Amino acid sequence: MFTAAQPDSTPSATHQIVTALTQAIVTHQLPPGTKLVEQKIASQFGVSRTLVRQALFQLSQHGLIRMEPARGAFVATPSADEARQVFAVRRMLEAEMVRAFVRQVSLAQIRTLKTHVKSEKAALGRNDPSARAERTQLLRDFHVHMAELMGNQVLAELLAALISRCSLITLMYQSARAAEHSSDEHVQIIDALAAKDEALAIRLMDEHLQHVQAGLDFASQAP
Amino acid sequence: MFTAAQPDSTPSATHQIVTALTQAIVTHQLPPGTKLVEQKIASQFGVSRTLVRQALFQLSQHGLIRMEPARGAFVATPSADEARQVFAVRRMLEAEMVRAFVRQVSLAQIRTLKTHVKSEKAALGRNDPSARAERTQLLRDFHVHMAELMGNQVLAELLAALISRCSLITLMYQSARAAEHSSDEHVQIIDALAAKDEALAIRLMDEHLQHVQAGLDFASQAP
DNA sequence: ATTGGTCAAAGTGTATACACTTTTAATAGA
DNA sequence: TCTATTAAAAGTGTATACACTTTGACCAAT
Repeated sequence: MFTAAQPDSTPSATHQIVTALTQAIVTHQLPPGTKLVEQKIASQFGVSRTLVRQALFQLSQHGLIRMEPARGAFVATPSADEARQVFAVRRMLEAEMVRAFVRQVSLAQIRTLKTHVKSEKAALGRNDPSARAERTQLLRDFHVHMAELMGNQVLAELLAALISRCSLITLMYQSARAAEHSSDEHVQIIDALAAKDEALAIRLMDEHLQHVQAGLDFASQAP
Repeated sequence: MFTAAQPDSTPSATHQIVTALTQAIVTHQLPPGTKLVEQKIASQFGVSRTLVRQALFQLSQHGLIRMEPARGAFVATPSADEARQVFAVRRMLEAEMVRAFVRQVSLAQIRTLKTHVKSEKAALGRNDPSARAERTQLLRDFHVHMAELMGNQVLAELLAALISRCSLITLMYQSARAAEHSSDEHVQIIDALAAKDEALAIRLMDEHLQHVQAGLDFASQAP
């Protein structure tokens, strides 16, 4: 875990709550539809409702929860249509990210990504509940790290939020264990990047995301 | 003003404050660096600090203001590097949006966009302060409308936030009146879309955004 | 004149209070 | 037994209170 002093990132109580809840949501510790009662969360974190509300607000902006006036906050239950939109945006963004990445790729970057995939492989072996959470995070961070390696923090943050949303969707609609060989696909993408093969890299990334999306079964849930 | 019952958009007090402050920021009514004192804003809107804080939080997430712990909120003063990042993300997203748009373009959509550009032209004539605000909004909405016409609300919202951020940057670093012929470029883009010329449309959109960015003079501001 | 220090004013961060809404449960009537 | 009514409980939305931090001004000492 990186706790190294980042310039702007707030390690505030609110931020901690956001992180914890995000984690809980994308790992289905809090399944879609779950009501999030402010006071309960507040007690759990040992703070007042004020901070919890700030966190919930933030999460609703990320599309991970939905807030109904006077009724409360619920873990989001994205419709099939919303899922389509989110994935479409993600594929747009990542296609162009890969394009830009190839054009400025360095050996150091490739090495960093390869190291990351090693962590993925390591976490892939185990299957305890905490490993599943870690895995989700690692698979996301592969994409986020690409953005960071390009020196684009704005992109990194946007992607992180977007991918969290995808994770929620994935777990919600997963027909099987879905994105099993994601890690293998990451390896292929790295190879294409290293070879500076723009077209191939873009194609592989797009297919990768299509695979993630294809693992979903929108018929299984009623809107 | 539209108060028509929109399905999800919150017409809450908080949301109104966000909208008003966004408008004020992107039109330089509140210039970069301005301190935003919570109590003053609260009085101005006739609410308590609670709601203002929620709004400020939201704005900080959009990158329009920066909140310093215990010091307060300030209108953001994006560095040249951050500006580069924001514009890069925007260009990525819009390039792919245009690509997807061409592949499903209909006559009705083209007509809608043409109507929009007419509004742009109308607002371009006048130069009163309120017209400047309207113009900024219209130029942004051209892009947002494309997303909406594709039926992708997620993309539309993301883009709206991103473009607001670009507007702040544009106005902050504008060397001259910068994006003067934006509206003309919009017309060209529409023509390419109507002709279903994917490559041309993408190129025009990218050049359009490059022009917006090129109007900036990063040397004029010390970071 | 300039630096350093102290103190009040202003402002932020969090908790709490309270009004209003929704939910739940219980009771009465058919 | 089932439905309708209504009162209590739970929960949300906003305002206020209060502690702590920063800011700014004044004064003393060099």
